[in-house]
Amino acid sequence: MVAKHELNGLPEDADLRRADSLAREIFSDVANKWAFLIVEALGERTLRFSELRDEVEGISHKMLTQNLRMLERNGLVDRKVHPTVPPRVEYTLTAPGRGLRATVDAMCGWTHEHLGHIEDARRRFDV
Amino acid sequence: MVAKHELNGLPEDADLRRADSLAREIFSDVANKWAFLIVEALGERTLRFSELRDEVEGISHKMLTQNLRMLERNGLVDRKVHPTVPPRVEYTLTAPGRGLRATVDAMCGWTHEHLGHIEDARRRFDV
DNA sequence: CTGGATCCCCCCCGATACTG
DNA sequence: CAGTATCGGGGGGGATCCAG
Repeated sequence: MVAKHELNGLPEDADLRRADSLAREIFSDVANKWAFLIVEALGERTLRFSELRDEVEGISHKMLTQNLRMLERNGLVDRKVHPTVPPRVEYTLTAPGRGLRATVDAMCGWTHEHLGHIEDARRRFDV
Repeated sequence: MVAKHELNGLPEDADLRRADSLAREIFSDVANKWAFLIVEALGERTLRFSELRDEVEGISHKMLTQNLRMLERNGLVDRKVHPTVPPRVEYTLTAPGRGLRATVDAMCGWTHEHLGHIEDARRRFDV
């Protein structure tokens, strides 16, 4: 690596800020409804494109491909193309993807755990 | 309604589907970047509106109020208004809100843990 | 079957201005 | 300081068609 000590200011600061902005960027990518539902649907399984579309209720063709590309780009899903006809493409979570899945699972658990509380709070709020 | 002879027409099914759609709805509400960042910023602390806006980098006035309303409506943050002049409004996570925070924390941890892997995957993907 | 591309509409979100 | 209202641009996201 190139020495960064020649720059003015503390080098660690720049690194930290860069890492943080990257983290923020990843967060923006991944913290969206469809990505979560896809990761959740994949779970431990390997699924084809069409299976995934059936599994994730209400997702459109476009959103599915878009999010799958995003997840693939970030190394969270593995995309395997079988050169057959008709084509067969299978998606699987990578190790980091399964890590993400754990946190999504936790959030799903949290949701179901607090369904009642939230429903009550809403009724109280919605005069 | 039509009788469904060969289908599983058990009454619990309707309840389950209702709970699921509610869960899905909550998920859609909460699984967004700004909500996460707000929850993360609050943590164990109580913050005023303006403090929160400073804390959550890049958030606009509008998005902050909007998401705070949403979180309040779902009973995840407590909104306390001090009738002084100028007004002082403080936001705090409720118990369920802190539960959510735990999962968001986990996700932050996951993000930082895999920064390197993701960065590499991206470089490989972005020809 | 998978995936890209195009059209198009709606709504998200930022900027600004105004109340209490 | 906190919150609401309004307007306008950009992009999210659906429907559809075409290619491999």
